[in-house]
Amino acid sequence: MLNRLANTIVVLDFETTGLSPATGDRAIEIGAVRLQNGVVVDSFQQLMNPGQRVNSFIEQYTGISNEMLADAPSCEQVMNDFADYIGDDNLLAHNASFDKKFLDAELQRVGRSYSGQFACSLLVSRRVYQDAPNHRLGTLVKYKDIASDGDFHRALFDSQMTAKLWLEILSDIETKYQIEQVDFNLIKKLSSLSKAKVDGYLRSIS
DNA sequence: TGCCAGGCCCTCTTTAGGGCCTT
Repeated sequence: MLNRLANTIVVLDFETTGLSPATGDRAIEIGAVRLQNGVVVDSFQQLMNPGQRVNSFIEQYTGISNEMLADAPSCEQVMNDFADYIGDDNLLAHNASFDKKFLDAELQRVGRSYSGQFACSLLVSRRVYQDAPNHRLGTLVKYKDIASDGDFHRALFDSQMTAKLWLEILSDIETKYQIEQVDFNLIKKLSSLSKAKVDGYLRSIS
């Protein structure tokens, strides 16, 4: 892996009681890995008790049961620890708008915040892998032939897979366009371009 | 009873609608 991946980034994934904190949904698990120089240097995983029962769909979808959550620490306790973990690092998630709204909502409850910027592997993959069958995390992992031995829809595993996908995206851009430095800022730039303009832009800077 | 997410992105578009993605 070349020196171009020097940026540190925290890749995170939430499991939640539903789709929106605005309608009362809460986080039930957070998983994250920290990438430095393209290598996972540490990780964070914690179930958290949302103070409400999760429905059967969520139990089945995530494999996280009400029984498992009963003895888990509170969201407030876990999110305080997680705020310490992420520090000032930039952040990445697959469909980041979803994880960002839960991160913001849960941190607001404990009076914490963060200074890093979010990148989204879903938005980038739609631009870089335009021939993929779809852009779900599991599909992209298969599409890129990324080794995966674990349970999708658990927070740590999904964050690990997102991290591997992220490195694959960086590597593929570097190889295809012979770009020496694919960093967080370039990815943010790509995410602001339409799909049709990404190829031309990358050729223009290679 | 009826409500029930929201940002992105494409197109049969922009005075809009609907699929994709996340749980």
